[in-house]
Amino acid sequence: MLARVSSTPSFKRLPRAVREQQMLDAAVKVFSRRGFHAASMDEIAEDAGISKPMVYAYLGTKEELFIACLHRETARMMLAIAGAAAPDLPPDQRLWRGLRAFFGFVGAHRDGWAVLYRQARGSQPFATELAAMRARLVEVVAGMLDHALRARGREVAATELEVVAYALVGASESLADWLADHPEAEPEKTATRMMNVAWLGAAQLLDGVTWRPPTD
Amino acid sequence: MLARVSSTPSFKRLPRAVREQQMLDAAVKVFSRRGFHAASMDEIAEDAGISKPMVYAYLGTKEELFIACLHRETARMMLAIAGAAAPDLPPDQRLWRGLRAFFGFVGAHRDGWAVLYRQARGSQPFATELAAMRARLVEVVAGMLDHALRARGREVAATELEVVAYALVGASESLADWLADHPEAEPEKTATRMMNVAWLGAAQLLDGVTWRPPTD
DNA sequence: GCGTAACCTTACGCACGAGTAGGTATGCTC
DNA sequence: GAGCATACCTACTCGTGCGTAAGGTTACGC
Repeated sequence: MLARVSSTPSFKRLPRAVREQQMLDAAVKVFSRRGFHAASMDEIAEDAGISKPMVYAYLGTKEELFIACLHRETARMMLAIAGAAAPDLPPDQRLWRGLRAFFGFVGAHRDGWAVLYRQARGSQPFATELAAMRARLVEVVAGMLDHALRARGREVAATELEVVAYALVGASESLADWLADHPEAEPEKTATRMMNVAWLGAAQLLDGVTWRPPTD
Repeated sequence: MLARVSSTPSFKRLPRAVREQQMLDAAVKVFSRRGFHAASMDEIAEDAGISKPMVYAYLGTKEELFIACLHRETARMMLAIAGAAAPDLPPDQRLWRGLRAFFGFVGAHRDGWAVLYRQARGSQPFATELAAMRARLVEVVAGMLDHALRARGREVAATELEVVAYALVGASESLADWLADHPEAEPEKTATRMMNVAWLGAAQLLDGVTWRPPTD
């Protein structure tokens, strides 16, 4: 019935682990281009050079596939950052290294980052996934601030620190979006700019300088 | 054929303008709860107390409906902010008033904001809409910084300013997300925190203090 | 060489939800 | 109180794309 002429033995049989990576690569690419909803499993399969049922066999549902993408990418990113920011450096050095690694990663995976994370923010099932990873980041940053504070003999409520850390992380994510949209921009420069906004403010806070609302 | 018993004359006939607002209210609510894709026109119609064809007749396609929601909400927000930040105040006052208005608005429309904007970031057609409004905000902030700089006899490249402004706006949006997720948090306090991060950093920048990367 | 298991395919079922066709009631104007 | 416009309804069509059933094909052990 099928006219599969053996003139095309082009289909190599590959071990599962390899195929899974290919599929994830394709999935990230397609999800990025189209967004979660508009991406079709058929297109992902085709892009991976494989047929749809294989995707289901290996990575499961469309949702599960997306989560698998998220996990792989976040793991890679966390690794890149963690490897850069050694815990024994002074706070500004840690922040700088961490930011540089972060923006470097985003710069190197622009398309992957851009829509994958923007996408994940939107729909319920993924939002929680993403929130978890963001929480880890916030905790790290807050811990860093706390450490720096104690070294100066000062102390601040945990919530307060968390919010500041959240703002820093948020600003970084926004600049990451900006970076992903501006192919000509250099990651290193972006990291420097971020330091200019973040560190100058944070350093003041660490020294006890605060801004108080006027009693207008 | 239809057993519409006249025992329920409950359906008031209402003028178009009123119904449109009801529909938009319902749409914002449902889009927020479910996200753009998962939201069904049927549910929106039901929530608005009307039937589906009416929605199509008045507000058009699902996409057009969502954009209408976006427009209404952004217009409201811009109005709230513009009304608060008079252009003749000193920069920190303007920033403070603007931020307070912004977080006040988000606090009062938590569900509306949260998923509407998070959603809009994700999918192509809306991303541009949202980017346009964000651009307006960034421009305002950048203009503010520029104004403050000139007053001090200094000057900085436009791109540089834009990036700083972008970071500030981004941090604000993130804190807005945080606020939307924490029902107990007070908008005013959040605005103060944002000032502490943003203004202390920006003020330094305005004074020419900058952070430079180490030559590691 | 030959079975068996893993790899891989084509081709379909099926649900879900956007958008529409066509008809009914209600208020407003003269 | 006839007529017209506008508000409003029920009940469909139809595309799209997820997920699967059932069957080929290659590698590898013995």
